[in-house]
Amino acid sequence: MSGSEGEGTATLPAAVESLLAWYDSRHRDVPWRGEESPYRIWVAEVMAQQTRVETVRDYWHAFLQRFPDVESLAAADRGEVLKAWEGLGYYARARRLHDAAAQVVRDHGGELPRDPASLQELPGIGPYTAGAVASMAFGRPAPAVDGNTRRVLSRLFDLEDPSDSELEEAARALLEEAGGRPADLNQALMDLGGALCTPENPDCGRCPVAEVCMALERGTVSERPPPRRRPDRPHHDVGVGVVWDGRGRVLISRRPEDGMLGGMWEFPGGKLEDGEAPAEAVRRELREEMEIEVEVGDLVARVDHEYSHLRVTLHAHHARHVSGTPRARAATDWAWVEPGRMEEYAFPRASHAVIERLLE
DNA sequence: AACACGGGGAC
DNA sequence: GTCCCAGTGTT
Repeated sequence: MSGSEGEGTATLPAAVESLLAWYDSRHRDVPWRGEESPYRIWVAEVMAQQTRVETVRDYWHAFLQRFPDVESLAAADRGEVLKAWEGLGYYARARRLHDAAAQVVRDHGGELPRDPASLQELPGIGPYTAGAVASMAFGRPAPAVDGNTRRVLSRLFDLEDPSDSELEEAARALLEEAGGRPADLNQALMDLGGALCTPENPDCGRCPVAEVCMALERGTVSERPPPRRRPDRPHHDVGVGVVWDGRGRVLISRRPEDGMLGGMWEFPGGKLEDGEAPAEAVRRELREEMEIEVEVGDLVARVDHEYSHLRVTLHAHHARHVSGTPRARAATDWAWVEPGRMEEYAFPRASHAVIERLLE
């Protein structure tokens, strides 16, 4: 923490008290508030990584309907799990959750570990999720510093560019004053960041800790935390084939487990080379990646899609299968599928625009 | 410390 | 258009 620590420390009990009182007075909250099942809390927190709570809500209910306990998740096929995650993004989370469930069943008798350090050994559980689960499911006074809490603490203590350990230390200082309510304090900090202590135009007038906020006192609220610059996103043109087998079925392929959209299904294809037309790329890629010859036809759809670190324009073309049995080279699997049955497979968002056009 | 990793909502 | 969200894992 910064220089005037004495002042901040002296006001900690008051800050925690008004924070908890403010939290108690609120009605809106996360769907899994009051949830007692560690498994259900765990699933919610993994889904909520880099994802808005409102987006998580429906996925969470549906996922738990499909996989009601850690045993059913551990026993599921990877494809089923990805299907339940379809559209949520960051699909590595689903794979790690699935792997971690198997680990919990195998190594922990089906019970989640109760301490943050052990939780963090499970795939997909980092410092934040470990603290969130430990506090919410097991009542441990563990810090859970997410993006909201990071902003709140940066302002409350006027921290210029705090490291992870500085933030954790600040959170621990507050937790020490929270008595038996570590989970409520963690949630209060996150809720405050989401509701009032927002990145732009924070509503300090209604903030329960405005009187002890050091950034507000010093006029540095708008500078805390410092904005992080995003690198420019490169743009790629990608040609993909909607390859028909002559019997009303289309070829789809499954991406490698690791990396972008890992384990998801897609229409086979690849990036355009310099000066190459989309149709040409489709023919070349299907020859290189699937070892089949196709005759490329009309455009099905052109889809612009933005990812966090790149932008893609998908050129999807009809194609007729001419010869060769598909062989998965870059892919891990492939299948001929009737368009009406594609909903059984998990596709990334960009592919759905193509599928919809196909179903028209 | 920097980067890869989805998708969407708010402005 | 930009920002960033109840972050994690890899290099």
